Amino acid sequence: MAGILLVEDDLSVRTGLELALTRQGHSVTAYGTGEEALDHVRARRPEIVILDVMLPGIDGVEVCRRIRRLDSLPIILLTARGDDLDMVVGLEAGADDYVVKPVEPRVLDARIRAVLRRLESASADRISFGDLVIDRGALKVTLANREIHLTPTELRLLLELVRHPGQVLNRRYLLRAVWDHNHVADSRLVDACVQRIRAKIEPVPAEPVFIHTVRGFGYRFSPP
Amino acid sequence: MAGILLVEDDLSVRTGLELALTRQGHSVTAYGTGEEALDHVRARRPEIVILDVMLPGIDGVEVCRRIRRLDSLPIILLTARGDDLDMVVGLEAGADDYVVKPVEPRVLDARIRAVLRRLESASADRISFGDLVIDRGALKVTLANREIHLTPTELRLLLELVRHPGQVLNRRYLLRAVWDHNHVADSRLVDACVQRIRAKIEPVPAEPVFIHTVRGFGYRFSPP
DNA sequence: CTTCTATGTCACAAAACTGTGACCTGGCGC
DNA sequence: GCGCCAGGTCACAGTTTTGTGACATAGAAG
Repeated sequence: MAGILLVEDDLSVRTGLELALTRQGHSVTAYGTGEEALDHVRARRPEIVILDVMLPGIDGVEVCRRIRRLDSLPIILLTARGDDLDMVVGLEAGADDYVVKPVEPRVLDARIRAVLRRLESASADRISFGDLVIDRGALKVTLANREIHLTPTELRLLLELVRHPGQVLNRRYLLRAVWDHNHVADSRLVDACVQRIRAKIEPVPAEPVFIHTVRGFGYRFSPP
Repeated sequence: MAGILLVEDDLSVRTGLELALTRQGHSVTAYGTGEEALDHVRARRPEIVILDVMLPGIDGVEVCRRIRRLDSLPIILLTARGDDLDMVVGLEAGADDYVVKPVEPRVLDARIRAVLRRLESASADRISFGDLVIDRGALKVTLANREIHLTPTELRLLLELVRHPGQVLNRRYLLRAVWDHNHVADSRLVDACVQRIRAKIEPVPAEPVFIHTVRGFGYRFSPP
């Protein structure tokens, strides 16, 4: 685990949490002020930031806003007050979660893991539909663990279809989205491209499992 | 806004929240049992699910797990108890947030918006570095709103560099990651590709703003 | 069954992409 | 300042990709 940045001005709370989180297997760096925290974020990139709202100098909510401007790091706000308004302001500032002190280390740990898990699954670079895995980070597609080579246009078309699972997309839309063609040219372009994709990813191209033809309307991607 | 699925067995709480959320501009569908909720998730795809933990029949946490198995919809758990253990279990089950009843509608609304905003920004298909925007959904790159055409190899290399911002990546690593070349062939391949990318995205290719050369080591992508 | 139309299939030429090797340049140690 | 070497630049040919038009086929309507 890369590193938690803990920002809390109360020394006893800080060392207490630092110790507890370290015990839970996290690697923790702790600071007492917002300025130090911002420097740390700029220099290294912590995996997650736990930020007290009440800080000397720049307050936690403001630090949160500034971090947001730098990066989309997950941020958990920590507050002594149970004030609802506070919470609304904090979440509006871009915090990912909001925990009220005193907090049980076990609970904080659960929330940290929840935020990280959530982010990980949301920003996952790969989408899979049964045997078909589309790795958007590496721009690679695999079918049953065998790598499939798709050309750029084919990949773009597949991604466009996959982006709207279950939806029927018509040819004109696809021409605009994938080819930037505005003219409503009646051509076999989309069909030919779909055919090429099917030839590569469909076990039996004549009975497509992924890309379905909807006669008179267009194509629909739906997982098997 | 597409639709909130509210699951709560207590009729008065349910209608109260339904009314309040509707007033806040959401479109709400409400059910009293987990079974109905699961059916609803399967049939329509709500944008977010708000789920009471105490439900007759299948309890909320279990419903949460089952929804997770179907889809990665955002889920907010709602509980009458303030029990910490409950919360840990809920978050482990894959909930995105956890709110204790009685809850102020304004607060619930804030959390709903926070969860949605978070997910939206996390799954955002575009990363931007100053003027440079990489849209990974459409596989397009724009510089100051002008579209830049990158070839597949160039895009792959750029994505690989961008994936490790601030890190120096050496040629061997890049050859393996982008070209699948295992042989440590000393070639101008990476250099040539970097040059082509620079020619397209750097205002002054001789003084790169995005892709920096680190003599003797490799290349580093760092936002301006 | 017949006809009509939307879609599937295919081959091919034009266009784009890619890797390579040759040569140039500029930073660095001496 | 000199020489060395990592990296920059470039042109080109081999390869891949792409759009097109012609033709085949299958589903729907009558």
